Amino acid sequence: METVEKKLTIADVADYLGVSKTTVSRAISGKGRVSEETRKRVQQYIDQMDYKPNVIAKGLAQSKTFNIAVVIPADCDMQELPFFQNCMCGICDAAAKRDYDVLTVYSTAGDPSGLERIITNHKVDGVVLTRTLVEDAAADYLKRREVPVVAVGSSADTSLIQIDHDHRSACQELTSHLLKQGIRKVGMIGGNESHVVTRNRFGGFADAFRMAGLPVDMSLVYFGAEKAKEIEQAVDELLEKNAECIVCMDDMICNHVIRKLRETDVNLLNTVRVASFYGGISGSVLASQVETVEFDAKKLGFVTCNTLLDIIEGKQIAVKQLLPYKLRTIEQTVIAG
Amino acid sequence: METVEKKLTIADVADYLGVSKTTVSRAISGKGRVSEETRKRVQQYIDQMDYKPNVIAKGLAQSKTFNIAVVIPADCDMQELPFFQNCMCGICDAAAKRDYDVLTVYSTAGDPSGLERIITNHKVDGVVLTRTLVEDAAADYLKRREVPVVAVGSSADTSLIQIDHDHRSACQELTSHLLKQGIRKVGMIGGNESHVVTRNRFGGFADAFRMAGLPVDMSLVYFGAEKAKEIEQAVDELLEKNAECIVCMDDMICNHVIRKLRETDVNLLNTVRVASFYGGISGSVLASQVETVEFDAKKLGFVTCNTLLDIIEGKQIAVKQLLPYKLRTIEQTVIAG
DNA sequence: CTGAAAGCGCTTACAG
DNA sequence: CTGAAAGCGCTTACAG
Repeated sequence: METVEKKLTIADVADYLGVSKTTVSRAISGKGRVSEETRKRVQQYIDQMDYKPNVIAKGLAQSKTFNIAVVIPADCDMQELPFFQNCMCGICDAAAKRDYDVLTVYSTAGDPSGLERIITNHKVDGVVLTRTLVEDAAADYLKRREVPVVAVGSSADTSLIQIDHDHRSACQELTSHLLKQGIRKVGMIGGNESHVVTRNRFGGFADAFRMAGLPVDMSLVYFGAEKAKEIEQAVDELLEKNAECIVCMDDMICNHVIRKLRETDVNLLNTVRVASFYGGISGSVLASQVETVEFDAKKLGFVTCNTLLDIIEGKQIAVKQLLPYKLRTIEQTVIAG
Repeated sequence: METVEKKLTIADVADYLGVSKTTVSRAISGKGRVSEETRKRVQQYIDQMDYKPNVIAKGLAQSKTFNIAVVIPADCDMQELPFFQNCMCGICDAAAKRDYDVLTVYSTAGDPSGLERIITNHKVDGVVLTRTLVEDAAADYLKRREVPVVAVGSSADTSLIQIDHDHRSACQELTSHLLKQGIRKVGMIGGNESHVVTRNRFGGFADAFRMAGLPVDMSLVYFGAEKAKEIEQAVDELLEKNAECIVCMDDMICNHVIRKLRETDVNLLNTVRVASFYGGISGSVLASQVETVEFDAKKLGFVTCNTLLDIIEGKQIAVKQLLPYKLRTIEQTVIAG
């Protein structure tokens, strides 16, 4: 166990090997020609000495930081936490693999000041936005500053590079699966209708009916269910209308629906089927009777981060990417994508 | 709205004002003498031009990064998430106020490789550990590398600087409150007995009895309740022994206890009192019939971060700090600390 | 293939 | 109070 001596620098390495710093730098970075023999000598020595270049100095010379920022909403609620957490894990993984680090910024909707500090302080090379709003102050600011940005999820702002799961296909497959089993009275409860994700999911829901040659019964479709009251109300009405199944647009809605069904009648869960989207909550939370489409938030973060790094490093990338999902039916599991 | 020109540097400022970079640097940092007049001219110009020093360059010159790392357990479960999230928010707040940024590292118990990368890459000036284990590889590594560290929570490792809430006093007050109301058969369900926090809480529990001149009935005390099964088992036994109250050592235990009581008999919650520790879950989740001691995780993060920065900047600090808590009884709220 | 030198944008002894 | 110069640890034209 060595004691911590003063750090080795590139100059020390050069001195020891009797070459110039230039050569050592080139041998390490792989840029510029260096004889194979010299490269080996350098490599061997730095391995042996466990020399690590000072990334800060490297960054200064290249006007880079090898850091990215991730903006997390400070006001996200418990239901969403696992999603952001998993997403964050994926981002950190991807970053570490390419020797970047992740700087976390919490920000509330209206106030991009935390982000501004980081940008003006030259602390990062790019930013991933984990939640984009319709009028996104953060996104606008970054655009103006010409900072590379990638957003997680779907935003209406098409100028923003964004990565998301294929919610539309997912909802279509889930719904088709139900229709194939002869279920016809399919209810749906969704959140804010102006959210892009809500629209995409409903689009998939409608697609499934269209593909089956059936009409969508809009009287069984509820939007704007953002609070317990509204969801319970919707469930009550759906029960009255004898819905055979309720498709929930997110984890929170699903939890409320299940609770409401249980409270109304313990056996209801055996007669009314529930299907839902599952964003990251540990599986055990959802009842085993629920059919789900599962999204891998960690993977989403991973892909998002890699896309951002590609942009930073000047590689060309697609403006919009869709990730696969997993359909988990009650009888079996089908991988789709 | 200005377009993004090439960044202003200290040399530009010096040139424009007809002084040296040295002077500008001093005027900004406040170190070294500068005439009041010069200082004002500099200040005014950089305000007007919105000049921000390049923190990276400053860092290189001072061998600092103005970043800290926060290590978050990658394997934490849903119950703990709000705690870490709130803690993280507090840390970021405190850091931003002092112009530091926060770099997030996810790490699993055995594997400190993510942390090592960051340290060897010279990316941070210090580290806050949000969960310390008995044999903590991360803590050991940092100690060996002589990196400033502060831990959130109580660790058995007394050489580690740590910040925590005063769990012992909190549990004592909570328990005393119950005893004062004439309750005698007080059950307690706690997690892993080897955890310092569990011991502290039990210590407070016992303190309350001692202060009241009463004996602790150890047959009503359960440790090691880490899974649903064990907790339910404990509840069953406590009901059999006619416990009048159940003190839960954490949110997860409390949730299971409440669920179990409800399942056993819907009215049980009115006869058996439940008291618990509340670490960050949104209040509505816990039943209103539960007496709680509440801890402010965000504040904990805030204080922890400030302590770390004090260390980094060479200020002297206390090795162990205890933060206050809030006792929330069913009838009223008492601030304590 | 290799190196001397300038530069990234700041700080800080040292000498006025 | 102020400035010229060296330095933080790397990279990269430019010239051999």
